[in-house]
Amino acid sequence: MSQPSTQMEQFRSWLAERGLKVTRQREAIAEVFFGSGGHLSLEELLELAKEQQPSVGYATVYRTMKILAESGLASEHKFAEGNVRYEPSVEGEHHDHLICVTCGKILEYEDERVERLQEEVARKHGLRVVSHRHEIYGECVRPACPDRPPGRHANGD
Amino acid sequence: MSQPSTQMEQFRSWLAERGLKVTRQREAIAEVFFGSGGHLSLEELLELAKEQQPSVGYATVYRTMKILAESGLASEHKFAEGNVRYEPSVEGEHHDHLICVTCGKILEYEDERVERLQEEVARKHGLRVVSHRHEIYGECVRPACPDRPPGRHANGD
DNA sequence: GTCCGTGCAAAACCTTTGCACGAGA
DNA sequence: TCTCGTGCAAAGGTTTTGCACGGAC
Repeated sequence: MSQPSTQMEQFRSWLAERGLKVTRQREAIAEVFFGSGGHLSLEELLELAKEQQPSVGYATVYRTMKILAESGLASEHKFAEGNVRYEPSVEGEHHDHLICVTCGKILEYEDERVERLQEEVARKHGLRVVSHRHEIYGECVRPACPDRPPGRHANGD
Repeated sequence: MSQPSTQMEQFRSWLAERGLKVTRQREAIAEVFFGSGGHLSLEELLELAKEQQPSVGYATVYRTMKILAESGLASEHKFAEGNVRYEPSVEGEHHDHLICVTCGKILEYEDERVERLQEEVARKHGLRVVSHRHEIYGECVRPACPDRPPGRHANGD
């Protein structure tokens, strides 16, 4: 129940239920997506997918990720840098992000107290919470997340 | 000491200190910016600035807002919708946002408890907080923020 | 007078879409 | 077979920049 293949099966089922087709491209893209740590941009997904299916094009990655998002198996997230990133999502689960400004690494966390506080804040302002976005940007202070240069671009500016 | 003109004076000083010029355009843009409630897009700022200085162009608004951001008098904020919005910022002050998904209105709030919690979360993960972004999206449940359709586009899709 | 600033328009960047061919069911 | 999916390339939308003229100091 915790194997990555389960997500693939869910994806295939979801496609089948809607009369959509399971293609090599969709499988390649979904596989690299579920197999990765998440938080990948379309470009990164394209690169990875190409390793399995060199013929994959950007548009297909784009459309497949939209489908995955629609199916609930992926969630889109627009970080401060700008472009959209995707991460696998599990029904009912939620997390926010902690981004290391030193190495660019994205961590996840979940804190119910923050969730509760924002409910309260929203109520105070006459709103009912629909969704939220909470990102903490920080600097690594431990060797656990060392001085690795940002891995977003392979070019050393 | 709490008049909007103070911000204008700060802006003029900041320009002068760096050998930059105080132009009609920069003044017009800064005035409408400080005079507004904030959270304006470049396009909105352009429209407002044009009322004072019809000759103002988009590029100048763009560049002036970059300058204001650099000076610390404005802060850029990229909400989920995509484009960048600017809001006046006061040194040392901080707030987060509450966005009404019904009418598009953007409210501000400040909650020290949330700030403290995120410090704690970051520490737990070995990071020192540099900045953060917290946006709560919600639906109006009070007449205070009524059923006005989104004012982002004047076209009614 | 000098240099910075401006406006226009084009470039850059990412996302989204149209179209004709190819593949899955 | 028949429809859906794909890849290419072009369109869209926003941000960013180059250039020649005009204005601030």
